[in-house]
Amino acid sequence: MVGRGADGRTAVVDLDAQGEELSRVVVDLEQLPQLIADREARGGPRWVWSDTPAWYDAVLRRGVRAGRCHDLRLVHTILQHSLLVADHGPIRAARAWETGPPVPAEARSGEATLFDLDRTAATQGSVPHDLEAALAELARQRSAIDGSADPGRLRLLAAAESAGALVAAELHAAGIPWDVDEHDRILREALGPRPSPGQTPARMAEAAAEVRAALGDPLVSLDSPPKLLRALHRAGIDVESTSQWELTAHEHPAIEPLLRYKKLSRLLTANGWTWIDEWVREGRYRPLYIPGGVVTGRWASNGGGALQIPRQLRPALRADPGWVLVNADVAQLEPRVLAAMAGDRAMAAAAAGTDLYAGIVASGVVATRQEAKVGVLGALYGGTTGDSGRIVPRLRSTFPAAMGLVDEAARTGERGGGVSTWLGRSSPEPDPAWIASQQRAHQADADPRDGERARRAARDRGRFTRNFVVQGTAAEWALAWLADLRLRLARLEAVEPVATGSGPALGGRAHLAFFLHDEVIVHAPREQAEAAAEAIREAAAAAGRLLFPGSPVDFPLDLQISERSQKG
DNA sequence: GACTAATGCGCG
DNA sequence: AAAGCGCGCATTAGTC
Repeated sequence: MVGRGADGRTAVVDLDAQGEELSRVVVDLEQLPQLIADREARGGPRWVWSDTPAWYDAVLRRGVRAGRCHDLRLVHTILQHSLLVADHGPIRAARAWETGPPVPAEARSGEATLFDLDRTAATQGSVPHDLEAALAELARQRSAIDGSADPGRLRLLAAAESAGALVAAELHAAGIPWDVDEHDRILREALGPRPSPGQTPARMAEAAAEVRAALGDPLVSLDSPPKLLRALHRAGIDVESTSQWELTAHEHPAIEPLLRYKKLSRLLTANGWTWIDEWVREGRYRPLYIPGGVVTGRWASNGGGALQIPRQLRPALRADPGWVLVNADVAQLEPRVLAAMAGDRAMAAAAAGTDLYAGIVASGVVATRQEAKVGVLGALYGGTTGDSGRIVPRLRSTFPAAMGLVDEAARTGERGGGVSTWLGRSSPEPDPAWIASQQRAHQADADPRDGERARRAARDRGRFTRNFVVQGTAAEWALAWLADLRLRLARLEAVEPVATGSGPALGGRAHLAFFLHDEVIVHAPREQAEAAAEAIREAAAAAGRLLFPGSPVDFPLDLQISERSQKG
């Protein structure tokens, strides 16, 4: 346990299995990295601390890594809602550990101040960092987990979530190796030369001129949806919105250049030259990763839209000289997770190859891969109309266990109930307005429109809980994958050349550089590329065994080794 | 000028 | 307005 002592110095306490204090040392904050390094060299404990970035960022900057941790803030959030916990009283009463909104990137990254815990503690959304508060919280969490319906699963979830926090801090420290020249080349090819500030790039201006000519409206703004919509109507194009999906359905000479303009405009505003100037420093893009930032347990991110890097820009992710990127993503993670959770033997059989959708076609239930995909997505998201509404019922008869699991999750959500992932992360309660709406609809004098509104709200929530159990369990699988992978990579030898941009703790050996729900990119010295690829594969297999021991479902990867990211 | 909401589109 | 889940971010429009 690491915490701030009453004297303001840093206390490091050894605890036994019951949480009793065995020994205590008190050091200045600046000595913590060395202390952690010494202990890690002798095997390393599980470091318990209030909040991983608050303690670990500065440790990483000194070139020291921690092997395992328990993040009190993240575990508190899980236990607060988990339906496996029998008595939420003590956890929920500890209001200081309720997490506020994530701290914006500007508040975290800019300042190089070491160990500025006061500033962190003063920031909204932070938790107590002092030792006594942390000891008390750890005791509450132990008791909540030990007394829960499934201590084993919650312990696994606490460990996986905490390992994710270490990975997130390390990803931020390492950054994504980013080739600014390649990014600029892609921009120039699409948009034309970089214009002076306030000017429109040439290709965009050309497209805009074509649109205005075709609409017979030389001044219309293409950047204001209401104005554009009125101009489209005046030109006889009958659309309800200016979204590309609706526009593509219409025939008019203005449509093609307008869609082209929108694409270019999006590229410029989201990931143009301004983005490069703001987010890339010394060959690295360093977004903030926020574990548990999504209710389902997926990560969120902050700073530059890290989880939405367009496929078009993937070639700008480029390894340092002498290094390579090992890019791996799981094929159809969510349906595989569903098959494993539900113990659906037919679906597991369909998943036996590398392409689950092809396996579904082979089972005979649908004719084409496209139908298999639409049907599976409809099953996961709750599609009821169109192709998906037609195909989902067929899947229901072929994969009864898998469909039964998501259908039951949907029914529970529609009733206002809660659902849980495989390891025990639970959905949030319905909000008071939702409950009030359901109650209003059940009153004797209810307006029929209230009834319809309430049914729609119930179905909406059903689709959310339906997806929650699968998306959330897939996120748990991914955490287990990351957790295992980072330890395997840490066991590789440190080598030359060092990737200097990746920081003192990571630059000497293969390290994670990017993570996106079901995909990882490892930045590796060329001679460790094969070892890193093997580590990624072994970690995926280990994650499957850890979550679903004995399950026939496997998790095959698409994996590539190259200097540039190949996605897309 | 500072704010929130709505729109639209990128990712899984 | 993707047919259906989860996000972040830039921009415009509307409000104070």
